[in-house]
Amino acid sequence: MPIWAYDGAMARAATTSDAFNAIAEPQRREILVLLRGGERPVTDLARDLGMTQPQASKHLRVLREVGLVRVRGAGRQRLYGLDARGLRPVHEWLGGFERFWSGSFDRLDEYVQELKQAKQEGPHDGDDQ
Amino acid sequence: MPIWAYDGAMARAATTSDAFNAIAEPQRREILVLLRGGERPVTDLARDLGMTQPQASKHLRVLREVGLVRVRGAGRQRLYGLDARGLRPVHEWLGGFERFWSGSFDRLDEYVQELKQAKQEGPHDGDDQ
DNA sequence: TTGACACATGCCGATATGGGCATACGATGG
DNA sequence: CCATCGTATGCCCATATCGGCATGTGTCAA
Repeated sequence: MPIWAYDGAMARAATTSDAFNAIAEPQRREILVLLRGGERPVTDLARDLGMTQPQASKHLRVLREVGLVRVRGAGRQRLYGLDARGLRPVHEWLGGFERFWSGSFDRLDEYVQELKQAKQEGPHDGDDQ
Repeated sequence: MPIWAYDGAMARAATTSDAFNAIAEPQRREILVLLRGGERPVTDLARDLGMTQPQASKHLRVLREVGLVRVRGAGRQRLYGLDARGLRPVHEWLGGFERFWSGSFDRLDEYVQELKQAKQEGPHDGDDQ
């Protein structure tokens, strides 16, 4: 069966599919944080994060595939550097929820009601709870 | 062998472990977005997102376990509401990278160098590339 | 050229995911 | 009390993940 014709059970979205998935991994996040301090070779990162070199390489591969990291060959080393541009959309998506956590949670519903009223929009349904 | 004594190969972090993992799922993100418009019952969400009811329930379960969503029984319906507080830490973590995407990427390294110089920090290694 | 060093990759194993489907559960209405 | 609606769960499957380990690849030094 050709894989491309198969639309049945798919497991989980690939971790390399997007930044959201890439940063879901704690170790990968730590790598990104470290990289904020400048380019570093694989072994360096592995040591600092207490993981094996292959592990570091694999995580870096993922980060590279989603474009959060770039590589630069420096002699026999491979310097990994941060490319945070891919994090921006994620940050912005989360920003869309900012007003929902800045207000008191208990009054969230009221707030939503206010919004609805103010914008006079409620296109998709007629439910009036 | 007792499972609890096993520290060998562990697959991936549970999707219910934290908000980072919870929002890694596109459908789950869509649910959160919808919920921004106010409380909604499961079936409603499922219909709007074009997924089956069990699926919606499962995703909502995950979101509930990480505290991004709360439930309220309303008659024989279960109204799901957004609780975005858990998104705040994520947003803040990403905020730590803001300055890395606002500047020109090509000058990122220089920028990092400036930072290093300015803060006079470079404690962990002696590599001087 | 050979050896050493820095990484990348391949393979195996255990896990948990997400989808489909059937069904159990809980509350309401008749 | 029973039928029904609205949800939650359980089970099966295929997948891909992440960890460990061994090994392949590329670069520099002697």
